Amino acid sequence: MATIADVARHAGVAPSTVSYALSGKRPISESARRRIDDSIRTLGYRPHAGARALASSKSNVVALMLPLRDDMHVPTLLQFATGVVTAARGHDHDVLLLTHDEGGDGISRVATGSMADALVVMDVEREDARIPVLRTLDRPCVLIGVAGDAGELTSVDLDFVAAGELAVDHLAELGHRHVGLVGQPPSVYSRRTGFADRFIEGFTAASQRHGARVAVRPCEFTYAGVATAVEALLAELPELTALVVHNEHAAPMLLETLSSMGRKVPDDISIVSMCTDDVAERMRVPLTSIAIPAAEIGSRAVDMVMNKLHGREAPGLTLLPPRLARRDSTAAPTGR
Amino acid sequence: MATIADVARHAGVAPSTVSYALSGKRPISESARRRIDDSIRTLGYRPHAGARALASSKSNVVALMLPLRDDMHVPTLLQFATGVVTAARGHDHDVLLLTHDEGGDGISRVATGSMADALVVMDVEREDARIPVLRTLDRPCVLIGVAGDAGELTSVDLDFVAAGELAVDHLAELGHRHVGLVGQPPSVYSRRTGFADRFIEGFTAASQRHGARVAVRPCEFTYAGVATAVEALLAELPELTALVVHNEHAAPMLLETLSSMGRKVPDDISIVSMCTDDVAERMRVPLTSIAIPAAEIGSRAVDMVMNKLHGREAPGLTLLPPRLARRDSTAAPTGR
DNA sequence: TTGAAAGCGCTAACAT
DNA sequence: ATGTTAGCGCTTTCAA
Repeated sequence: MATIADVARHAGVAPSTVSYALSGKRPISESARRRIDDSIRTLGYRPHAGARALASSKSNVVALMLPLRDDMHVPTLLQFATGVVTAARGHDHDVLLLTHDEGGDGISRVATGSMADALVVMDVEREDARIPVLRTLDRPCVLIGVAGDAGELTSVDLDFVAAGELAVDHLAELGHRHVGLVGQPPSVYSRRTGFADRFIEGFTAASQRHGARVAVRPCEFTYAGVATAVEALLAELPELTALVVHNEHAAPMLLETLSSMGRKVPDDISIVSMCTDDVAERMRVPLTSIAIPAAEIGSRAVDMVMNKLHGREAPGLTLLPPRLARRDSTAAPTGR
Repeated sequence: MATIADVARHAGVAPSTVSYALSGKRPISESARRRIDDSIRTLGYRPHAGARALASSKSNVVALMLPLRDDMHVPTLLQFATGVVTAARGHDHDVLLLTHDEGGDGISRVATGSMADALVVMDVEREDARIPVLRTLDRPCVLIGVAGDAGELTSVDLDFVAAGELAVDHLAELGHRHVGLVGQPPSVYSRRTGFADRFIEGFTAASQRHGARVAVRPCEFTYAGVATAVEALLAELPELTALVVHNEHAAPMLLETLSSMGRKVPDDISIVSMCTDDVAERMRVPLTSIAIPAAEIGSRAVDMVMNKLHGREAPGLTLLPPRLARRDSTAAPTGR
């Protein structure tokens, strides 16, 4: 393996000149630069990451801590990760993957051990044991999601309150006055991750504004769970003409359940679904949907953490606005 | 940040003694060890990863290169990743995440730059541009999947040939003689990733052995695609009584399609599905299935690459045996 | 059982 | 515009 000294010798310059040529931190003459580039190429030189980290106290690595729970929507999770990796590479950083269950220990191992010089942490809960750890760190971090007691920790997320409102606004504009919400599994609410509650908050607020009557039910990822939720909603709101689904797994099951109950979408029941566009488009009835811009959130998180790394100020909380894509599952309610 | 020198001073020993206490590479007196442990704790000392990598030429990092294509089954992908991360932590390694599209450059950056001292690469295709790169590396790597020209590169995978056979064996034992295969999307076959072809290979071989008549159709992840595939299979094999589905996304759609065609599962048509157990269990009719043991494959890959790292020999190709879980979607064909 | 000291390969003052 | 050099924090020989 060639070292910077080999390159310097080969190019007839000092090691520092090679270093500066690489970093661009000081001007290099055209001729020197050419010789250096050549030498690098012919020797197949790559800087040793560890040596570099030691000398510069920068690892050029950002740690990404992901939940690998089975009540999460995995494709969305991977979109976050993709956004993070892509943005990180754009900032010339690599990504170290940590799992949620490594907890605060994992975070401090990676941070204190100088493996990573910045952190992106997903799915932080209220009262999360990792928050105190994150606070004591000398390294910048950004949370994806809105932690209850995040204090001045920086975070990015979709504006789930606005998403809940947007769903109801759309339905209300179409004339719906009785709307049910098929929610996340109970475990998600009891974890108090926040996003699910925030969605309900927006949903409820908008309903009141529109004078619509609403009901809310959590929902498991099973046909039985979906059927139970739908029945409960109908029992509570017999005149229900629209459903909002905040549950990516349940959406296809919901469509099937409604069809087996003889309710047509959107003729009898309109549906607005929180899900990725490709899921919405693949459904038997393409769903009007609000997507979680997961890749964008991931890359924003990295941009923000890089800003902090470079001493620039980053906003405390960034909420991305939701966008609704109108498809075939929503229509005006038919007169009764 | 405390250094090893700080710890040594605080404990009244030489830095090297601290180092040896940490690595266990030479005996340390009980008293010294106790003092060192204390000092480490009170100073909150963590070895600097870069310094360690520089001095020892070991990064204690394994790179994981994942495909982030949208024709893959994402939950399965994440299970691979989880298996890799868990096993890596068990070997005291961290995981650096690379995406497929970084290609050979990404691999050599990470390897030649000494960021990672071992690599796990998923979803290598026949004629993959990364294989020559992998070959020239001084670092051990293990492929997940079976590359066509992998030569003496080490790889692990499910034995997809055996899986294809197992599916047919099960159906043949029940008495089925006319079996259709609903396959992966065409793009998967044209990429020649191998696993899909190997499944067909086993499927076909077993069918011949049992004297069963078969037909095969690729299948997109859409209702239209599923309907087309099913119709084509029925046209080719009018007496069809069983389907094998090698397509996790299509499985739920298939069930719905059959039901809308008035064909009952398993009374009219039996189904064996390649999919994770929780998907199989959540279906309206719980599916008899063969799971890809993704987490296990991931952790085996890491175990193997660690073996190589320690100079131990690793097998060229490891194929894990498939296991079939009998559920409610298969039964003997009803007499006609 | 322990210490002293020479690097590992790079960066960044400090010189010129 | 470029060279010299002193570390960065650790591991590991060599010596005791």
